[in-house]
Amino acid sequence: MDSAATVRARMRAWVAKVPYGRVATYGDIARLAGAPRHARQVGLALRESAQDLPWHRIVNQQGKVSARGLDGSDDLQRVLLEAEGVEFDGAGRLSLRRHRWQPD
DNA sequence: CAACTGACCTAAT
DNA sequence: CATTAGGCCAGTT
Repeated sequence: MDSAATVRARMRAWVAKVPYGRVATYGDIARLAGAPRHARQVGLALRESAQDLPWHRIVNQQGKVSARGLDGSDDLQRVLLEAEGVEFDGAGRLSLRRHRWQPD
């Protein structure tokens, strides 16, 4: 079967595969997990259990950190990426062209 | 059970 | 490259 929970599990598995210093988009993860139209579920999957995952390497299609609201975890995400050598421009965006990861 | 929500995406302009 | 409008779909209300 292919329950929503199962899909989320596959998403997390792909997130775990993203290497140091590289990033992937929500849409990429959804597609890799076999659910092309479930980009939003990726965010949900991470919100549920991001503890043991490099969740900070997931950004939206604009190359920006998706705004969360008030918990400040979005600021943390940027810090973590910069610590891995990812550079942001004045608009808070990174170059997907340079850092986007895709499996072999 | 209908309506709303949201860590999104694409295509058109 | 920036903005807008429409679509998507699992959760939550």
